[in-house]
Amino acid sequence: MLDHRKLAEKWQDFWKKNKVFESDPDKRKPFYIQVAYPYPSGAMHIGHARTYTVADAVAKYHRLKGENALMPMGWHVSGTPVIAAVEAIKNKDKQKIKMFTENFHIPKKDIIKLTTPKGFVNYMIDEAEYGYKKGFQLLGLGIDWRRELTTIDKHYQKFIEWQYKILDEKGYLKKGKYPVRFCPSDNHPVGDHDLSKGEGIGIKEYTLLKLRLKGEEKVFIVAATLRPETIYGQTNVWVNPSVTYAKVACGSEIWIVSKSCAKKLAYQMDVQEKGEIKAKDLIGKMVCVPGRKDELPILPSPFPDQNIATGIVTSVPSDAPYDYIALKQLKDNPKELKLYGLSIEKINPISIIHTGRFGDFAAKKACEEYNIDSLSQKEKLEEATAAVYKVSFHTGTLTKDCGKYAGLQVVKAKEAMKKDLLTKNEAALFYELEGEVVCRCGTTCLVSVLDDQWFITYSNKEWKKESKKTLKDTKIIPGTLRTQYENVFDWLEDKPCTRTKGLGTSFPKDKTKIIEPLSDSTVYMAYFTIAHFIKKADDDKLTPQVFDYIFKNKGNVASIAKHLGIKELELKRMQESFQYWYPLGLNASAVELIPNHMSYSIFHHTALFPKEKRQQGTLNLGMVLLENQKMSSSKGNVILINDICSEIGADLVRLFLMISVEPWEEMDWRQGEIEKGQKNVKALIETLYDSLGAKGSKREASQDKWFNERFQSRINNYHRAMENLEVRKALQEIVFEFIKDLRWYERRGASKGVIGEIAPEWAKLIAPFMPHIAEELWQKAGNKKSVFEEVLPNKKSVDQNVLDEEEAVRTLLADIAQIKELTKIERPKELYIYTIPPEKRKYAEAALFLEKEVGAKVIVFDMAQKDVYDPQSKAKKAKKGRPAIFLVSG
RNA sequence: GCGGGGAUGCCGGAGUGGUCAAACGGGUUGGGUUUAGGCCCCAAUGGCUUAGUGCCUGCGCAGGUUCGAAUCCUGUUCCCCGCACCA
Repeated sequence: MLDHRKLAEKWQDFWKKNKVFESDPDKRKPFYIQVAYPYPSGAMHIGHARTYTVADAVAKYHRLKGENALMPMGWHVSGTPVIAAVEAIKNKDKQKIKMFTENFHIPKKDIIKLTTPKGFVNYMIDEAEYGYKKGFQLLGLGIDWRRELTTIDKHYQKFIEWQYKILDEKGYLKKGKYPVRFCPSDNHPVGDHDLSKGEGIGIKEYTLLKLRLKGEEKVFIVAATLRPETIYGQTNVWVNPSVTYAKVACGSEIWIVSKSCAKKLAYQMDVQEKGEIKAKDLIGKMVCVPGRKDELPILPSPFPDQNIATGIVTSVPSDAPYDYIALKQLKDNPKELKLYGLSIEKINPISIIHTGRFGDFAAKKACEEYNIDSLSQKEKLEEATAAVYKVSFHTGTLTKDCGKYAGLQVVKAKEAMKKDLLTKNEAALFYELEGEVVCRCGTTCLVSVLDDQWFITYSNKEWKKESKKTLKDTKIIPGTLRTQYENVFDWLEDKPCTRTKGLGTSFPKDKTKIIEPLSDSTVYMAYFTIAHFIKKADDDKLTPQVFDYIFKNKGNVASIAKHLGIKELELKRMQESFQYWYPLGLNASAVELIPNHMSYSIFHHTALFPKEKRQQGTLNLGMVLLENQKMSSSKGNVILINDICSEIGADLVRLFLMISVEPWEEMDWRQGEIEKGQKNVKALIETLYDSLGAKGSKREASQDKWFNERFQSRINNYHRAMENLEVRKALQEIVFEFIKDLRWYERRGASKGVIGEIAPEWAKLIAPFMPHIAEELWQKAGNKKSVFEEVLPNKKSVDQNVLDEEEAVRTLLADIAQIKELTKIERPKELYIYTIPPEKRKYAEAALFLEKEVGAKVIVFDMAQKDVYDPQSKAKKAKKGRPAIFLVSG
């Protein structure tokens, strides 16, 4: 038995010594594949492994097709996770330390090495037994390690700075406001990992309508709405009579909002609290409404919640169920009306939106449908509100009473009206969390608006248009995902690209900020083409001119080389290297990265490089489930690469990661099935391995011809599948299908020599997937060079007749079995076969085999013969490819 | 809510207008081999029918297009992924 583990080590050493996977420009066609470099903060499991293994197999396949394949690897350490982990370890966070020692198998004595960011990063990359680098090596990935880098290497950072300089020159960077979740106690934005409660809770945007109090120049009642498109339907304003509101100064204006709103507002704009005012003092007063001539009264209702938005609601009884019911309830309450001296019988809903299902007075209709007649039916009111919103947002159009917006669809009117109100300074934006969010420090979070946030303007029309062109020329694998890419490209807006903390490159236009992690990993593939050369240069001297020369062929080589202090030849070599390897052949990453990393890559390549130097394809990989469950290292349901490799060997791990579903599909790793699958594959390999010595002794029986032809047809199918990266299909051909062929061949009487001839060819085919076994078979067959310096057997036409003849024997056998079953003849004594004349030869040839299989004496006639023994007149049933059969019981 | 993908036998999954629905893997049942077990090999695995045949049913649900639909269209239910600063 072959020891798969020893095999792996042996050949990995061989490859390293012989630099098999170090790729330099030469005469061959280049194939450059890049997999998104990993964030090395934990142990590597089969889910991570899949992405890299598939990419590796694709690279190796191209190499074996005679191309020059390149797969470099680096480490993405930008962002906050390293810092957070280091902090936690320094603070002796027991849970975190336990995670590192138990789940990631880091020896306790090494924990001390994880207490600085640099130490953490270095340890995780180079020392961690269960880390990615070790995992890549265990799996036998063909990585060109000379090009290794991390995203905090000085040289790399210079490249990022160059990239941002170009983006800036193109006008693709802009500064602006941006709402973020914020912890007031830490005085810092919070991400999901900073929270103890409220992960994934988003930010809602309210439009604040500034309604000037009649008789006052600068005092505004500030009502909040999620539906700015309904302003033409306003009939009044609601305040909660039991509440005391706050007065805040906003510039020269005084705004009236709830007290809790005043506090939140301070994080979003420049305001100061300036006293308070009782709701009772507002009720009955009139406000002036932007865009309208008439004035509206302030009315009391118990429903406005002072903890939501401004605590003041603008009333649109035509389209808001709450407002409709509140108005109805107030009308039916003469006591309350008398108390404030109000007369409101003239106030009625104004039709402003034609909705589909709910007609022109959606709130009324909805309240009837949901049986609502009181503000106390809160749940139903929420339901009705949601239903009305859904219907009117998608199907509604504004009525003729909506001024210049009349006839517009709600979808469009909403944004237009909001924008107009904001430009006229009649409204402001206010952000509120969708639910409760609590920071790890225990403080309740709120929304803050940053005003020095930098953005990459993916909304830029020209850039978007050009990027869409690039996308059109990019091969998307699988093709079904193209629509998703197209939608993402349409939907991409300006993306905040700076952060206040974390590892990474400083943002050139504001050195106090760090470039956000996803934004420093967009075109690094280009950098890899020169990474090993540029390491030799002094990082201080890596000015933008250097990169302009390498990537854009700008400037004077001699003077740039002199400035850099390297030979002109070396600098030229970098440029040639980029020219040779680019465009990027395939960018590979997980499917869920399509909305960011994969799309950004296309945008940035478009911004930086000319059409012919962008990227040719994307490979989008599906996720891995374990026994139909999401893997989670903290919950312990993971399979770590080290464990599974030492259990079944790297080659089998690789095989099972690729043979069960296509790369882009979701994969379910089932330990039970894998254990069972192993034995067949191992047996196949043993058979091939054993036959190697018998190589050379040829035999030409019909089954031998069949086996050879069959193998060739497997090769053809394999190539056909691999052309579309249907890795699973290709593997099924040369593994499971091939096993089946081999079984039949053995049943039929196999020649070891024939198998021995095929084995080295098979080794080449399997090499991309099971490289160690392949190399073992290949070199055991007497070859001295690596199998990866070979070229795969080609497609060739197969002799269909040979295949058909064997198929006929198979069918015959099945027919006999069926007849045996039906006639209950368990042990037939004689088997007569009547063929049509031209087919007698092939059945006669198989007679010995049939005798062995059926256990009866076999007599083959051709039906036209004179001396046919045919007591039951079966012979006349003989057809082409289907001889007649007569069984005689024993 | 928005965008993308999906629903096929006991299970995982092939199959994208007809010629074969269920390849391939697994499970179950029966048989062979074996001292026995395992490995291995063979067969069966929706229903009826038959000396190796033929038919019916069937691809989430309901309609439609077509001579013909798992496949195309419409509606519907359910499931999965992503939704932005998070790597």
